[in-house]
Amino acid sequence: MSALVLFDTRTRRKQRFEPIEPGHARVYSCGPTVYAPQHIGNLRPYLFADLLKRALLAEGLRVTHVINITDVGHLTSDADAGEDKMERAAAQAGKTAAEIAAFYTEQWLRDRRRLGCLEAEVYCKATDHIAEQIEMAQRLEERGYTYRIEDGLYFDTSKFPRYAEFARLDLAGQEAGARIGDVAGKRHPQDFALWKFAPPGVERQQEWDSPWGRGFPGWHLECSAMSVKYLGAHFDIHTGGVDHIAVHHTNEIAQSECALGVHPWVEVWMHNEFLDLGGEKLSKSKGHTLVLDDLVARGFEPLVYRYFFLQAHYRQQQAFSFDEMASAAKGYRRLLGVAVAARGVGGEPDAGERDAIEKVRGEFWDAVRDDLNAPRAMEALWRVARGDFSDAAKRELLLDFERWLGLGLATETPPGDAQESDPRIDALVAERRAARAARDFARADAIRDALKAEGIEIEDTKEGTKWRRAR
RNA sequence: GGCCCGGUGGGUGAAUGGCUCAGCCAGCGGACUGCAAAUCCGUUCAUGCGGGUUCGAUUCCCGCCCGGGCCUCCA
Repeated sequence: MSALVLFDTRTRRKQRFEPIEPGHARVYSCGPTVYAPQHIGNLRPYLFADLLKRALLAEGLRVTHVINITDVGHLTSDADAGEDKMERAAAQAGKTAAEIAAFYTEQWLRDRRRLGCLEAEVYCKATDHIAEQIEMAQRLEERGYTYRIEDGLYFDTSKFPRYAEFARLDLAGQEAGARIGDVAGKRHPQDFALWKFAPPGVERQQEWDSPWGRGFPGWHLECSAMSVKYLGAHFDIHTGGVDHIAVHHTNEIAQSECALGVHPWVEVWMHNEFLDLGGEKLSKSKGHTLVLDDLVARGFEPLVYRYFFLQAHYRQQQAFSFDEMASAAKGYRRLLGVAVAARGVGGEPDAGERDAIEKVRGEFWDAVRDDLNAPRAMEALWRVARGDFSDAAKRELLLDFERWLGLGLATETPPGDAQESDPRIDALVAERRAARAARDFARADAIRDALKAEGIEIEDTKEGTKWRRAR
């Protein structure tokens, strides 16, 4: 049996995972910013984090998983200036920032659940942890890592020699041509705000008092403050999308290591690559991003998206298209068919089957332990589903694999199996049945063709004729 | 401009310094079916281009081209 190995962004290597505290893994995942819906690409980090959590659990570890919810303060520009997205979304919707945040938080939590993600032990909101953020900024100030300008309190990145290390930044190259002028007084382009002063004359819904004046926290601070609060000054794993490496996580590390005097602050950094939405990024209605409900509206159950996700490795970009969703739906449906059949039988596999069972079980979990290699695990899964195993063996293995897959193999029935009811269609189906009984196949086929033309598919089974709407 | 991923069959997507380069979907053939559908079985098709290292490269190195992403610049 192999050991759990995870790819660490800091060292750019796969490393054997050993929790700092034996038997207990502490994980922090960068969560959503809740001023807009999370599109299906935004969901990938949570699917990935879920695979990580399930892998840790499968190792027999206790897992404390913390996910933050950013309900304040991101600016429209990635510079330190610009309009605040949360405030803007609120203004546009005629609601308060808190209402907007609550709405999108709920939507995100619901999507997570529908995708089969295990709940986090802690969901923490930035606005509930202003005091912790101020405290960390104060620590940094006391230790001489900050400077104050008209705009706010800034972190002086030149005081942190390791600043460029994590993301392997070329600061000299970046600085050479950079204009520092976005925010007057910034000493280095990569310096970032710890606390921003409320702009004079602007009515903000989200501002707080601080030792430096009324304002709001810089947007990297929340993750440092909250992760440390819930997981301690030195914890195991921090996850997020690759887009966070260069700026957000680099800044988190700078703040945290300087404020806490630790290194490394986090043992393993893990980042998921992006979903390539290609031309599907925007659906017809302009500006509307593709969300999970859009897939559902097209007839794809949320777990089909999970199945789709499992077909690629989390560190590879994955190409999204509706054709691929349809293909995933097909595979998922077949897989569930096998699972449903297998879990209906009792008994134990024959002793003679034991070797084959343990071999494929090992292949599955070895793939999981090798940096969460889902495609390889799926390969083993299909060897079980399609292979010569007895139903008892299939049941045992599928239920075992389900602990990591989260595909509903123990509970779900194939999508589209539930028989709909529609008086007109039911009548046509009945008429066709009568025609077939009378061996009037011309009439029977005509009815089938007519239904097919309006997107209704007919399936004759031992239990009778079923129909369903085609995707 | 800097940095980071990647270019494998019709689609997607694993793996690998040599042994028949996974799996899923599609296609094709077969079973089943009145015919289909669904399901099952079988099966065709692939390593972007040019150099280098090597006995041997899809795999390692360099260059090029192409796609995606992050940051910056410009506007």
